[in-house]
Amino acid sequence: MNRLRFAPSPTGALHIGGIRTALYNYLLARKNGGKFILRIEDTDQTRYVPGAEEYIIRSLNWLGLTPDEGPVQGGPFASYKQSERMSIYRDYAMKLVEDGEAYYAWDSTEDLEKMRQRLTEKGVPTPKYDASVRGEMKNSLNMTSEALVEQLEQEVPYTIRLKVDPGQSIVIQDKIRGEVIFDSSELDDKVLLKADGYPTYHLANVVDDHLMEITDVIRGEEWLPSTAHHILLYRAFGWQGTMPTFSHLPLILKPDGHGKLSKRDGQKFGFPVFPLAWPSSNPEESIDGFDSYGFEPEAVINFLAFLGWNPGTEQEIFSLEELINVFDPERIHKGGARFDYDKALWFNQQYVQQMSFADAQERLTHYAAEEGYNLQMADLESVFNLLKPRVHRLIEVIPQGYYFFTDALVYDEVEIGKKWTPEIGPLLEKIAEAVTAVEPFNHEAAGAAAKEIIQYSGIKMGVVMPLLRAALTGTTQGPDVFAIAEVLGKVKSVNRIETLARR
RNA sequence: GGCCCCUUCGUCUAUCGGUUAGGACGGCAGAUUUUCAUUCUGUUAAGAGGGGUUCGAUUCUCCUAGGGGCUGCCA
Repeated sequence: MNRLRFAPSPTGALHIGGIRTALYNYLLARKNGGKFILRIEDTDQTRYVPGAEEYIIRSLNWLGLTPDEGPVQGGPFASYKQSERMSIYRDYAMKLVEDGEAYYAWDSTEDLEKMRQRLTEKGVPTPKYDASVRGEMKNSLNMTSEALVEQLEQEVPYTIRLKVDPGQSIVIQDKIRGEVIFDSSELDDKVLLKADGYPTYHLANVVDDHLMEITDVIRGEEWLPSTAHHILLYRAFGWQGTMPTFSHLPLILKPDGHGKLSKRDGQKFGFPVFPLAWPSSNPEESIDGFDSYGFEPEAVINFLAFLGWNPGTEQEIFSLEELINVFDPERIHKGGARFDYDKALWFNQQYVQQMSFADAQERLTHYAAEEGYNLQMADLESVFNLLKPRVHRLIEVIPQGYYFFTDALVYDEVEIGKKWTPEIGPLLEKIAEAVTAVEPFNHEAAGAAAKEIIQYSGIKMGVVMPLLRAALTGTTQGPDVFAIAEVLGKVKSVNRIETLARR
């Protein structure tokens, strides 16, 4: 049975790149009857953002990617928060030191700065803390055991660094990219344990993946370079026999193709990059999400699944269940994919068209209330059915059909002015009169009655119809005029026609 | 700069040596619609460049170019 984890850092809202990573992990776990695990990698005190962990959990739930094990569900390998596993990492780091695979270091930020500068001046292409310089630094490798004991007794905070032996080649078998080879001479002696006692990503991630019996690591491409370090760690611990497989996902790029999509791009390009909105007391810091834009979670999933992957058939609409069946990690693309908001809208439209009123009712009610509209004024189901084919997002139904929820029409004066002539007023009166006589009142009958009057008047259909529409809705575009009239009801329709006629 | 990854229509992608290089989004045109939207039909548009390998390369390989990632006591 395979075990996959999604391991975000609670440093803020999770953007869709992270969501896609979670999705692929989820899909592969479900496909093979395995487990999907959420692990919170909160090892950076300085970047911790309150509420971020809860946000991640809510986002996954909204999308239907509920973990089998995690901070909420618990599980056999709890805790699933790295900040609650501190002693574990320390113990493993110490084990590495004892085995000679790692060492203590007391270099200050300034020391490191100076070292890098010195190497740069010497023309070293990649200045780094490695075998070539560690002999000159303040670390336990350069101390007698007596000096080390003495240093340790002073309790000066230290880091623990991985001792990377140069000259070995490290082969990564990536499921997406094939063999990727690094030379350990290019690698630095990575910090494993920070001076504040927290582990770095590299240590915590490898230790937890091992302890939690993770079988497959699916993560973003930004991790590919450091995978070499991770493999060295597996070797140092003697865990190479149970090392997980690695799959490094292509990145999601900005719409203009320059760089990976970042959190601020939503603001910049005018579309959501987060699953859920992140409200803030300061409106300028509030950010929108696919939810607040009115997207269906199923559509977001579907869209994201296709960013860098496809089933090889021409079917594009897949439920989460269907994706589980058809998902094949071997079909993941290698190149980065640009975020295309139009395509996202199209996916969402497909889902909206499939919605029943029962699916939509609660949210429509909510949207209408937010706009301050009176839901008693119209039959919401009729409004939904009338407007559904015209929208990409459910949230558009309310503003598009605003005239069903208020009598305060906003007239499109420009268009009305263009068509208006003195004969129009009396004609509208006549139409109102004819429509009043229609019984039962429905769009066919009302339409027939009105059209008869118009034809008899000799005024062009193309002039009267837009004005009739304006009378009912204020606007000159929208669904069939008489279909609107039917939903509005006879009394209100007649009233509105007379109102415009007598202006 | 160094290391690594990537490269098919504007965008997402199919093709696993032989195809009129297919689909979707977008765009354009037409039909439907009294309007707008929807829907339908049609259409537009691609293998970065150059060497190899091969009877034959989009497909394998090399070089170049371009893009991206990493290069922190961040993840």
